[in-house]
Amino acid sequence: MPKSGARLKDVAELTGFSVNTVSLALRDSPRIPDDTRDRIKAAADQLNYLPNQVAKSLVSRETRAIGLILTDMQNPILTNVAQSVERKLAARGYTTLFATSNNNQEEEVRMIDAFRARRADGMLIFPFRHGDLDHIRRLRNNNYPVVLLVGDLDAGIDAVSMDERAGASKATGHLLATGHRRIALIDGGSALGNPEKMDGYRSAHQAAGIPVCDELLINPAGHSVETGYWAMDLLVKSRHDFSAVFATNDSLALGIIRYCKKHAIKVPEDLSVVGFDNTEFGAFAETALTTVSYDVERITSLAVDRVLDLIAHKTGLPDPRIIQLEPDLLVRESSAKAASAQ
Amino acid sequence: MPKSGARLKDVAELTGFSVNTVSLALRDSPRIPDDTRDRIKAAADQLNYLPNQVAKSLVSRETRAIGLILTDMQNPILTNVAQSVERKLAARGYTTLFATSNNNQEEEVRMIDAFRARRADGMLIFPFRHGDLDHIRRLRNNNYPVVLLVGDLDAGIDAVSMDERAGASKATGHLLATGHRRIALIDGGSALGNPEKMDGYRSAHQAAGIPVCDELLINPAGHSVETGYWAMDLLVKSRHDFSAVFATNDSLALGIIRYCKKHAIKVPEDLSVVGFDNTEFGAFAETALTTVSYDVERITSLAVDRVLDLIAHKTGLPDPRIIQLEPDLLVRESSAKAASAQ
DNA sequence: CCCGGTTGTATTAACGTTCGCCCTGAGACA
DNA sequence: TGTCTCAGGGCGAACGTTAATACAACCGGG
Repeated sequence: MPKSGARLKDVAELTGFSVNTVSLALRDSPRIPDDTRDRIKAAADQLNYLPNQVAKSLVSRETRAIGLILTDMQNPILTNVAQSVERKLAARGYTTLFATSNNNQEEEVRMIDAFRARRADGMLIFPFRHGDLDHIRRLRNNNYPVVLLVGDLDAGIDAVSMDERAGASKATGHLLATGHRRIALIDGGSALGNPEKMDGYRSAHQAAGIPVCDELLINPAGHSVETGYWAMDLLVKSRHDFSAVFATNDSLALGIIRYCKKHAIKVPEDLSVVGFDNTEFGAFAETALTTVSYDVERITSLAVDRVLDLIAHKTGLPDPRIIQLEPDLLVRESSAKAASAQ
Repeated sequence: MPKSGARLKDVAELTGFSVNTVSLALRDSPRIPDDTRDRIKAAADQLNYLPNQVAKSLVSRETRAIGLILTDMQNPILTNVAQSVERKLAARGYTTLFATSNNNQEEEVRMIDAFRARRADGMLIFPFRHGDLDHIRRLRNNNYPVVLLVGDLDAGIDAVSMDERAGASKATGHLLATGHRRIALIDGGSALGNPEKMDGYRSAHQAAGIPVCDELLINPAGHSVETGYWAMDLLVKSRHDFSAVFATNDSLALGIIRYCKKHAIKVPEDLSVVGFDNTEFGAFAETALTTVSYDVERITSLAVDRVLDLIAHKTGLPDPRIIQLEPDLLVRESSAKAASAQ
């Protein structure tokens, strides 16, 4: 801490009151007469006094800080969530501590411990592996307020999220309904233990009575636009037939469209492309992206409310509540009827 | 703080040693014999002890936390910077406190105070108004380590940034050199007191001996893709002639291209578009964007080094150092020779 | 056998706040 | 005059840690 600035003690010495009186005055205690309060406040201003939140936290045993753990900040939807969370927390007087696990389980654990050491009052987490939550459950069992931002219905941990399974199912269903029969899936999640979107993809096929072809399941080497581009390259070079691609986020989908442009594949005439998350870059892409909505405002609003609510429960956490929001399919320009169905 | 977990005292009681011995042992003091140390560490593990960083900060007078203030998290280049800063700081044992000013001077001041109250050891700031830095200079004069992420050569504050003026000049110069004579500028910065890019635009014109037409200067209502779209709408409806547009960030440029697509303006045949920042979304856009580079890695690396360096100066800050990196122009598909010059 | 130096551990005070309780003086009231 | 009440304010402890110092036991050397 740089030259720590003025302390209560300094204000006390300047005004001649005791530290205690100064503290009370600055917090507008009714026990302090108006003119005393005004004199003290004037002195505090003069010294540019700012209460030391560290000392305050030590005695009050709360930091008014919430940890937010993201898997990655390249994904615009995550940064939108981060911004929204930060603003909502700031409005309630909380600071956001923020870390990225960089899609790495060990980092995630390390970050959680770092926040715990800093005594963050609670945490909001995008877990890296949705199915591997023991470390987080342990937190909760220790009475630590945690809210996940992906839903695992039986993890026993509070969560607020979009229903990714339903969203993927809707997206796939849309393609099937428009006559596509061989739909590639570009999904980095399932290999990492996050099967929700692939589940939705499969269930839509099943509901339509159409088999899934495993050779159309591609695992990109990441979640970025560029990895989408190269995943498409892989897919095309595998020489399997397909008329549509469902990518599990908008960035991947945009990379796919870029690939198509470079290789003279027309979207949507030759190939339909569907993304996920409804980012601005997809909505205003040259070929506007068909995608699945992500309700940033509602998610963050519910999640922030929930974690603050958990914090307010001084004596033991209530039973976990899992909220899954139903996403909408947004049909735009990147998908169309299959040629064979026209 | 949720049920605060085990304290030094608890470990002490469990092992029979004093609090002080436990503290020493856990920090591997040479004064503690090996078997004592091991017994104490085992007990600490058993209790799931984690040192209370709040108490530690109070006595050590350092928090090992750095505040990062962004203007806005929708801009991918800022989130890239944020991620990079966070990772570099984490590697050095620092936590990132993070806030967005949401392009609002009052918020910026509020956030700075919040970080100051939390005794962040230093701050990295993207100031909202590059020319209005009194509140930040005051910090520095108070011996607070601050590094700006935009460069103001004579603010008297440390800074690391791209040379935006030079970048804008290169971009404009490229358009002029390829025969464009009426180049629109879509720039939200100059109206807010950040004139660097417009300065570069003007100086390139001057160097080429070509006058700037004020009717081609458009102020978009933000920095997003959508605001780029609507700024273009405004520009087109103004019915002035132009053959190129320089937008001050990639998002705006992408919005412009979307507009063109929808209104049958061919890019680059009918219109050249140049962006700024070199985001992935521009690089892999359907029409790959000509843009100006932003060296995230170098900027964050220099900025983090610098702020840590300032923190290490216990006795007074050294003279400010301003580093401006020279950006490169990346010519891609969205710009081409002016039709009249072909 | 005493002295000085190790070695291992304990005691105490700080860091800047807040909280609970106590003290003092003045006026009200019997 | 003595007692009570209340307003205004002070004192000391606590939060969990670290740093400085103190102490106690042991050891070897003269």
